[in-house]
Amino acid sequence: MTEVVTDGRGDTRARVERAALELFSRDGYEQVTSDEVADAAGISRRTFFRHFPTKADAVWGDFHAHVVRLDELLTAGDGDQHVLASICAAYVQVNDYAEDELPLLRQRMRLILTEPALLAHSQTRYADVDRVVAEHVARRTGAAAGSLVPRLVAATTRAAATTAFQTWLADETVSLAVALHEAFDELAGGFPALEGPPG
Amino acid sequence: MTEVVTDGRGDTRARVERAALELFSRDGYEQVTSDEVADAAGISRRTFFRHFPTKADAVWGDFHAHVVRLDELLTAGDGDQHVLASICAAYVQVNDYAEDELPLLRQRMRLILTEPALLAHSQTRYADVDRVVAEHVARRTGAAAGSLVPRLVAATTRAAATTAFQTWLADETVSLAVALHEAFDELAGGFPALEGPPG
DNA sequence: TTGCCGGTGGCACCCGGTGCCACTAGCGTT
DNA sequence: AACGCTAGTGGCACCGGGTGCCACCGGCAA
Repeated sequence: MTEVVTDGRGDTRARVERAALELFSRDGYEQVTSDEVADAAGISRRTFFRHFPTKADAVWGDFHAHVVRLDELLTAGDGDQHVLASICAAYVQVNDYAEDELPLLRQRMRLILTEPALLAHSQTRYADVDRVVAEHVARRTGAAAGSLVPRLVAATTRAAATTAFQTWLADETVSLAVALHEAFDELAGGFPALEGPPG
Repeated sequence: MTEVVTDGRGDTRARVERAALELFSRDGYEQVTSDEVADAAGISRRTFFRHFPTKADAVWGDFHAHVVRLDELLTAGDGDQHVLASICAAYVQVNDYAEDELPLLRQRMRLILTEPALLAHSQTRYADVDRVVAEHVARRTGAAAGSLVPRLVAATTRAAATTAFQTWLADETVSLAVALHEAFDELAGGFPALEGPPG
């Protein structure tokens, strides 16, 4: 059933991912079993877990490629730029999606930031991002990658990026790039918005 | 077996927690089954899951009380203080442990920050912290708690606190309070350490 | 045809977590 | 003493995520 005969061109992987995104968005992550996702994609449960190590990973697309690209952007970046600016620029470029990819991205990010289990899982994926950013800061400052400042910059910039994604999700009008810049500007400036907006 | 007759004074809950901490530290979180923890504490697996909703929760002690205390400290805090300073002070006070509690705290935090599954789970617990801090910032600034700045401040200060815990774990000589202040100072000052320590 | 190999499916199993029921220990009531 | 209530417990069966193992099928080279 579900016409497995179709396609052949598109990887099964992409098909599974779409099915997962659709079902999770419709019924909630916890309510959908891996069996159901596999069925919807026309494969067996066992095969599902060959393509994705975890039910949660079906949502993430090729995230590893993003991390690699972020790393490349950071190492190749302008050395005269402020460190935070270079990180912001890299985040913006990695998240520079074409217009027609945005709906998928929204669906993806809404799940990740909304579903508790996926939010928890995200920590696992973001650990790679933090490592890459911390190493960049370490190169730029001469500090050890495991010391306070590189770790701190990596952790806080990722927090800023995540927050930017949240506001982007909540407000359709702002672009992702703008949201990222707003967040990074606050961060780099020591949170000027906290200096009493009334007087 | 295992002399269940003993105690009666100490909650079983505390006994289970100690057993969990010990076994997880010794053999690794994933290697220890909930059955083994229950056995070591002299209770059944079923009862274990009545005391802790999750295997991971056995590590967290009475974390909810900490969140409540953080909330109280924030709402009762000095209104003239800089917002970031008030958050820093609250974090420091909540984490003001007696000398003899530090080994337990180290064990706890090392597990949480080291074991991938526990790190992922921590996101779930820290969500409460973020909410409390965001509401504090919202009160102080007049912004909506769901808007950019409160969210951003909550997320980045928590990232700073977590980073402080990491450096505290790695270096026995620095106190937790000092580590927290260092991290918050960098954050509040827009990362002065990034302004080229060489020249 | 033979042999190899990557992708697949089925099966049994482990483990975390839950619903249900039965049991016990207390404790106040009559 | 018998009753009933309640809190804490243990056992059991079940679900769902994840894995190891084996068997199968397809393509492809020798």
